[in-house]
Amino acid sequence: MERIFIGVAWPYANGPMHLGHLAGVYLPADIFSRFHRLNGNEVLMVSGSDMHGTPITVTAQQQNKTPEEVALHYHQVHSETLKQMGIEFDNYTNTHTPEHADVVRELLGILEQNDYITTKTTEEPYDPKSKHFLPDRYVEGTCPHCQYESARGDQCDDCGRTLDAKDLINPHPKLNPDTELEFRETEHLFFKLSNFRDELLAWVSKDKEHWRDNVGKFTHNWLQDGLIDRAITRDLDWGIEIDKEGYENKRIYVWFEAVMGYYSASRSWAKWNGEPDAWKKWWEDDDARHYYFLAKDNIPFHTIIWPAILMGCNLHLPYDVPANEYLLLDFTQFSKSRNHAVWAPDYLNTYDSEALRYVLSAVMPENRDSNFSWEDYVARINNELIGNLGNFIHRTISFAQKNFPKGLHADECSAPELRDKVALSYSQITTSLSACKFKESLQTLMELSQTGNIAMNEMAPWKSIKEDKKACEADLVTLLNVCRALSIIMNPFLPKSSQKVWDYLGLEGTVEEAGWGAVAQGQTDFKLNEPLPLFQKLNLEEILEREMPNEEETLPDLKPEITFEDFQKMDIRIGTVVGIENHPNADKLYLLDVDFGGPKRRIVTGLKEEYNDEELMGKQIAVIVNLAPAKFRGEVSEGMLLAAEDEHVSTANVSLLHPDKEVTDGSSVH
RNA sequence: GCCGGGGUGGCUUAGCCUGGUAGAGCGUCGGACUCAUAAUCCGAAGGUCGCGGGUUCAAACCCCGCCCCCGGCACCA
Repeated sequence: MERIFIGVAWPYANGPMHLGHLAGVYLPADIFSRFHRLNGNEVLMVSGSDMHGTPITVTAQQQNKTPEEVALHYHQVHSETLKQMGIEFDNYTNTHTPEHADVVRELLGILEQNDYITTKTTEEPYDPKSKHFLPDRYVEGTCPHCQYESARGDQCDDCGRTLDAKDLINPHPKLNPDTELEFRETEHLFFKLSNFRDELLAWVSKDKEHWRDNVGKFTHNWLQDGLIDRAITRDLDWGIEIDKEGYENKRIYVWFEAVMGYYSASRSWAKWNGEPDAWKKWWEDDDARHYYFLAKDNIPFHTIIWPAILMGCNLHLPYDVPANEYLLLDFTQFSKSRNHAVWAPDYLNTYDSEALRYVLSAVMPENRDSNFSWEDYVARINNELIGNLGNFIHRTISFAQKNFPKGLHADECSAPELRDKVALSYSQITTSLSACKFKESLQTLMELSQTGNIAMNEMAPWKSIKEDKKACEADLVTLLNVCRALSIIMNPFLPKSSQKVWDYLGLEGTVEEAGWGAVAQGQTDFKLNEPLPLFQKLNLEEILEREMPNEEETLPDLKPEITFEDFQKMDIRIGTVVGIENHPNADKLYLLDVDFGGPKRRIVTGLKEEYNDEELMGKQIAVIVNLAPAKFRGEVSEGMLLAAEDEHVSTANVSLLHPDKEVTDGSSVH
């Protein structure tokens, strides 16, 4: 028996999950945990909703709610999605619980004791009007190096130097430019991440052959670049409070606190189950193996930051971090702002969770980005899940049940080669599932089912039933044993269907009770129940009609209404492009000279990927000419040209506004 | 420009670390069967493995150079 801890990345409670989250993170974790549980190993699988952080406060403001309301709402949504998908945790909690907060403060205390925490007092920009400390990038002022007037607090766009907001001459809040900016002293806690560099390097370099390539490379690169100590507190209201004098108005930074959820969730699981020490079996037993399931954007948090914290607290380090790449939707990334997504709650309102589990397992982005499309979804359900697997099970059980309603018996297996195939598939899948190779496991499963179909065609029980009923019965028992094996093997992928098959086969109890090892045992007797088809055929046209129109009731991201006076402030003119240069210091930027009927303006613009010189030269375009000049990597832009951006396509999506008929240069637009 | 990933039959892809006749599924074409959700099974056509060079008896795989695509960053206000 092994002890397996499974930590699953915490979904952010700021919007529903989409299919990419399920395919890349939650489904593989669930398959893995079901496999190990079935195999008799002791599994603890935890996750929860990540409730803190600035984006949630922004959403709350927009919706006129409190951050807590927003976070709790999406926590509910996530919980429901996971439940409907059949993804089972020992503890699915969230980071806004007293238990989590206590554990975070406890770990912080340990790190402090071990001298991994420092304080640093700095003078930070403070906006007296909004009564908030400001992030550096929300501060503007004059660059001390090049005198550029609109340098940001973190970096000067003109000379490219990184800055501190304090260096700026005449700094002011970007959002309240008329307000005088103050610098107030504020103290923050820092985690000495840099202390762990050598230890981390040693750790990731030793016995990590089982890690996926991309995970190892990513991590090594990060470590090569060096680690900096990072602030773990911020001046904010929403988040975990710090038990320390002077920190009443500060909260713990999410990046530091959310990963601790793996540990706190383990402890609260034990507590809520009435066995307060049960978590220790996973966290204090050296032989326990810790797996973390997540997507590639989360790698550094789980291979560097979290391990550093764990080292600092003397806790168990990860054994494997099988991070996935991204699942794309029609070859483009899922995007919340563009509403380019299939949202899990929407999907589950209309379609079957098991069908989705199958398809997402088949296209899981294990080694590279992979693609989801409705066409592929329908094809895989109809051809593979139903045509191959569902059909084999259904034709076998229904034929046997109809012809032998009182039961079947055979003393020995009528086709040893088929029994051997079962054994081989079983051992292959055991190996590949242990190694987190889920796609491969599913393929082997489907091969076995196909082998069943082939065998049944050769045995042709519909013939032998008329000629040699005894032989027919023996063949059917052999085939039913393949179904029985499939029922067990498919359990991690399709738990609900797995149990249905088990029941149709008239077997006792549950698949979970029988266990993974039960595949090896054949049965000589079956008393079947009348089966129903396991999955429903889908119609592509219907689905496309429902899923593709994607029409919005209202314009998405509609900005607040403005008055006509507001509009009149803009001076938009038509001009002709008379000169084009490449920006000397930026790949994507052009320097355009635009003629407005005599006067010329220099415009810096990022059209390089959309238009070449020839297409632009001589073209009439619309330009806002009274926009305050701005510098882009050292070049002044005296206006902004107007262009449409098509957010529904991935490439070549910018289109210049161009007058329908030729007009005199300098004509105004209203 | 920098960092990472990728480019394999019409489509989706496995293989690449650990060189040795390029596999699968879908689609297409022909056939068989009829227990099964017009399901299944057999057979066929279809690939200069992005381009060029190198190492090797042998390269999809290792090395060098280049091209293209995706993502992140610099940043496109």
